[in-house]
Amino acid sequence: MCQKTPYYITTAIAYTSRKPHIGNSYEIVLTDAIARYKRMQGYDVFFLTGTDEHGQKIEEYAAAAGVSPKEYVDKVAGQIREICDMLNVSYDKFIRTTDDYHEKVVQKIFKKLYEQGDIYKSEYEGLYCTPCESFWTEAQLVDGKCPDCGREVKKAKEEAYFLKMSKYQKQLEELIENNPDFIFPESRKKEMLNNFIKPGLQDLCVSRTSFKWGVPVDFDDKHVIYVWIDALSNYITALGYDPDGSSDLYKKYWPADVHIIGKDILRFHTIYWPIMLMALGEPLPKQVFGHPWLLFGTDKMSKSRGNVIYADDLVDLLGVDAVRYYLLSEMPYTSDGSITYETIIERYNSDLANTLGNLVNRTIAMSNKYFDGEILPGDVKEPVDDDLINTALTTVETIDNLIKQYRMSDALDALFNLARRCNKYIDETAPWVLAKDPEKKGRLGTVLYNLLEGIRFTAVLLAPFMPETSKKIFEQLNCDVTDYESLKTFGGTKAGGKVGTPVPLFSRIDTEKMLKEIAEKQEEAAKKADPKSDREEKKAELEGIAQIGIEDFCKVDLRVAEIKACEPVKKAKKLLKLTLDDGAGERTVASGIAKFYKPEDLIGRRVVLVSNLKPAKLCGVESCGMILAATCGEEVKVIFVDDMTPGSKIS
RNA sequence: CGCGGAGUGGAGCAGCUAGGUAGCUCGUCGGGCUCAUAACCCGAAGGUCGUUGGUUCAAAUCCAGCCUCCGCAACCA
Repeated sequence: MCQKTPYYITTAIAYTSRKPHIGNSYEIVLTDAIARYKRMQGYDVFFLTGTDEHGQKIEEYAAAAGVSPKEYVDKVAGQIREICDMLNVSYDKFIRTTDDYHEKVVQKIFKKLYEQGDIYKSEYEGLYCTPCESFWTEAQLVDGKCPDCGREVKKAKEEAYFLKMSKYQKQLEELIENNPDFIFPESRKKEMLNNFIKPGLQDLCVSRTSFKWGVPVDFDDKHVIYVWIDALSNYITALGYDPDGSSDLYKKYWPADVHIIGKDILRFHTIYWPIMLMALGEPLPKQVFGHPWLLFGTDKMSKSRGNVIYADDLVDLLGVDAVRYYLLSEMPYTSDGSITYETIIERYNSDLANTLGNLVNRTIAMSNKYFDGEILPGDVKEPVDDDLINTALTTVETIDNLIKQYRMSDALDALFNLARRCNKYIDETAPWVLAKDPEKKGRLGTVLYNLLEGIRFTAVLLAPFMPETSKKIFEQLNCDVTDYESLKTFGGTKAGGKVGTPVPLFSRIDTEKMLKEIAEKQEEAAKKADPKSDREEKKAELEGIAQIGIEDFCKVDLRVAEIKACEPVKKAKKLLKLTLDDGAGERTVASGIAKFYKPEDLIGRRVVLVSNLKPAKLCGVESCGMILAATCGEEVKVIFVDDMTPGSKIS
């Protein structure tokens, strides 16, 4: 091989609104393992990761923290990068969307698309909904009204740029159907095709005037470029793409072999991104892999629940490789995975300490004990050896097949299966029995040789997943034959050398003790950090809200109303259809509280009604007004006023 | 009837495309071994494979209906 095959792999860029939790870190470890594996196989890998740093939310967070947006993102981007480094992520480049070169090329891309007519300025009348701060195209309107709020859309006083999607719809549909592997896994492909592409693509709003923290449109500086053109193009700007002539790096690595992303942004990577590239006339990525999420138990991780686990805390507790192992092995292929401290410790003990750690330890210990560390040649063979040798050789292939499909968890399972096979081999051959018979010295040497070689196979294959552990094993083996090519034959271990001294790779954890420690730490952390940061968040939220005058408030007519009847709305998961007595008569209101209340619990209760809200149609139900409820964390709680008379005005 | 996925011993999963002894990891119980981190190896208990019906000599596997859960979409006045 004179020239290595290029392989370009990327993660999504992380949003710099706050420090990422362990679920967010999963993606980068997954990608790192693939990148390392490909490198080991001899590919010329370029691995890109980075941060997405623009947008209104960051502008708001920064204002609340009393710093500039740039200062704010510098801090969070630093934290994100620290976590990457701590997790031993072998990225070749870390891009930030606030990088100078990125911003410049994004502007050029925007301009190019505008000049060739793929981006157009929208100035129609009646298509802007002021309360929602959103633009809509003709096709998106419902009965001529805002599809979001049902209110009249007004004559556009603000303008925005749109990307023409419909033009490329057919081309995209063909791409996806003719390249069955483009969207991975399969089920996601159907979601994209059926939910978005086939019903018809809407043009995409690609600029904003409502905030400033973004890449300015250079020929129209009222506008900043809205997230997608800015964020997605990182994959090409990082390599040196330029509409006026790209770098050699770009020519070498683009198109990407795979974009590894979360399932939540699949839509942007499989629809908007290919269309952008089609418009630019650039080749398309070969594959997009939408991975599932890591949940805490069965809940989504969230700060308000107090169930956030951060990568650095786990690393402090268990070490980098244990965290990497857990992320890669526990994560299922399509459905969401779950993380709990109990399962982490359980897997740590049974897989890392018992199966792998103990195997290495006992083998190295025996080598030292029986031969003073010397490695004898493996030339006194017996039939019992064959199965071990076979397992080692086939594991290489098995893992290769699995990683091609990004089945990291299955690949690790296959690898630990090899370690288990080695443990079994020790029992089958009983080296301590051989050791008692001086005539069996040659056989004992072979048994240990086979074990050392089996462990060497394990260590080579382990390197992409757990690089530090792999290195430690090689140190104990005192072996420098670490290349992937050496796994073609069983026998890479050199006889004549000496192994190192046995050092436990992972000490067993006392589960109860550690769980107790964790619980104590969490309590402490909850006491210290939460109230303060919670308040800060709320403060930021409140400060972001514009003040109104009393005259604005008086426009809202609030009344006490009694719920006379209540039933679920067909076809809607969240809606309940309420029949209300507002003192003057009955009316129907649809409310998105089906998840939290059963119809029978609501009948007879009195609630606060916004009586003069314009009617809107929701899932086929004419809703006249709305009832008030508070959002408490993930829950929604209706405000009940049972001791008040229906029809009473509230002010 | 919006689109799609899934329901398998206590837990987490494989098997289903090309029907024919139900497999793996963890956990439980019993045994073995002593090189090793109370680790390792062997064995056992435990499943009418969501439910009903159909095709077939034979169904976890194919077909139809139903129930439940999940994802996407819609919708959250």
